[in-house]
Amino acid sequence: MARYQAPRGTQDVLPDDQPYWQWVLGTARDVAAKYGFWPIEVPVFEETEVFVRGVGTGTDIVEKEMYTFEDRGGRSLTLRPEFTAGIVRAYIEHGMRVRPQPVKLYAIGPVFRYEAPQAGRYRQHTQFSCESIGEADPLADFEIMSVAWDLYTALGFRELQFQLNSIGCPRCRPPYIRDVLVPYLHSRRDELSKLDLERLQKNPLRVLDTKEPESQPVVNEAPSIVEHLCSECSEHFAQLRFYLDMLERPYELNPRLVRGLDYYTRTVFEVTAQGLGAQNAVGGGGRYDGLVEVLGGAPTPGVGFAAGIERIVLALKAQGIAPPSMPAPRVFFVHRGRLAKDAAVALADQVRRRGVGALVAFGERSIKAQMRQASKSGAEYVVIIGDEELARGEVQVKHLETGHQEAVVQANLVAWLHERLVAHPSP
RNA sequence: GCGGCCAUAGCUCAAGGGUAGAGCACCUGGUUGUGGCCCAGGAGGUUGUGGGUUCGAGCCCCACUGGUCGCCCCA
Repeated sequence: MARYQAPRGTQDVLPDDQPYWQWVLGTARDVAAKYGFWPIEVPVFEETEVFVRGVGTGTDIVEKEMYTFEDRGGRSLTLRPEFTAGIVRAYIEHGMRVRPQPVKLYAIGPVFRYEAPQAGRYRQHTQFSCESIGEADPLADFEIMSVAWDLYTALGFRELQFQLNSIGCPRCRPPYIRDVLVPYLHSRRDELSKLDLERLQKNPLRVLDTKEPESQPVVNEAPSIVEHLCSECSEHFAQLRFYLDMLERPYELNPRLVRGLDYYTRTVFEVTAQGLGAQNAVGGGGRYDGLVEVLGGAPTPGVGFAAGIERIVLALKAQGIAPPSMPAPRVFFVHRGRLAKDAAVALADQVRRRGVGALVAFGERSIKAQMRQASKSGAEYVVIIGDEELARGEVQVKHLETGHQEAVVQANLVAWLHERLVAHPSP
């Protein structure tokens, strides 16, 4: 056992997993670009206040999951537990309201939450976060959901499910909770679990997404917030669903979907995939019309979503979806003798300059050993150079798959390989 | 933070309280300069860490660390 191991809840993404990662990240970038989202980099840590105010004091994230520390200058800093608050901070700080609205940004990188690790749940995980700031049109909500949809479908997911709900705005949500939900839950409190009774006191809305078996009947029959939205929220929700229906994006209305971050208004949605156990959400998001103002900017609407890369990779594996293979050197140089090795090094350099990956065997091992290495490297062609070839100014080139081998004049080697591997590659 | 299960070679796993093994993977060979298959050999472990019981612990007990499943919450 190694003396040191990766800290609890963190992991190394090893070379074997990189085809999955590169594929998922590349697809995410491609999809975002297709919708006009631009990349942004924001700090891995922010002033603690950004998250406390942005994410919300009542949330689990702020209450017990943040990596907060004091730097040597006495500042309280926090490793980002999510992207949205930091991106909105950057939007405000750099006066992006003067740009054409909405400002559409995406970021990819690690986020940190101090949680009990489980499969698909890490203390450091990687998010793809997509934000559309400055537009209230439900079309912006639809666009965000489309990015999510396109990403997951491009990756070939089956059994994808979108859960959709609207949780209203500061005008209609509080009256619903106070006058409708709480009285209802109180009237059936005997049927609620102990845990849900606590939630009823602390955050009644959260009772709706309980997993407690005994509470299910009560929650299933609870009055839906969608029935109590104000006219603006109701119209917004209807328009979003119109777009979803028009373009046949499958979704399921889930009046019990609420989310754990305070900043959400109106639209909330989650994407779930099979094969992940309890952590079945591969992405989620919603509208956050109050967030910019909370962080000190002018009242500005916004909507976004985040996807967890680790969970996507787990779901891909669970569904048996294989990533495309990654590019590897396609030519392997085998040599015998000091002069031949030098010639191989020089030839490989020329091959690479023409854009073809090439490897040269290290050391002075036997031809057999070098051939074995060539085979394992995944290269398509082996170039063999020895005294005889050197004397004739040639090399032997062997195609590993067919076993066919022929002599090629050294001076023509680069063009010969380029012709077969780049210009007219055979499938 | 709470509860269950688990921890032996790089990986997957064996080893009735009595000297730690196999398969795969890795390296090297199998006559002069040719891969995959096959054969042979080699390297690789303070049995997660620290205590305890015992003549003797990979095995029994305790604690810690980490993983895993569920709760909580989310990506």
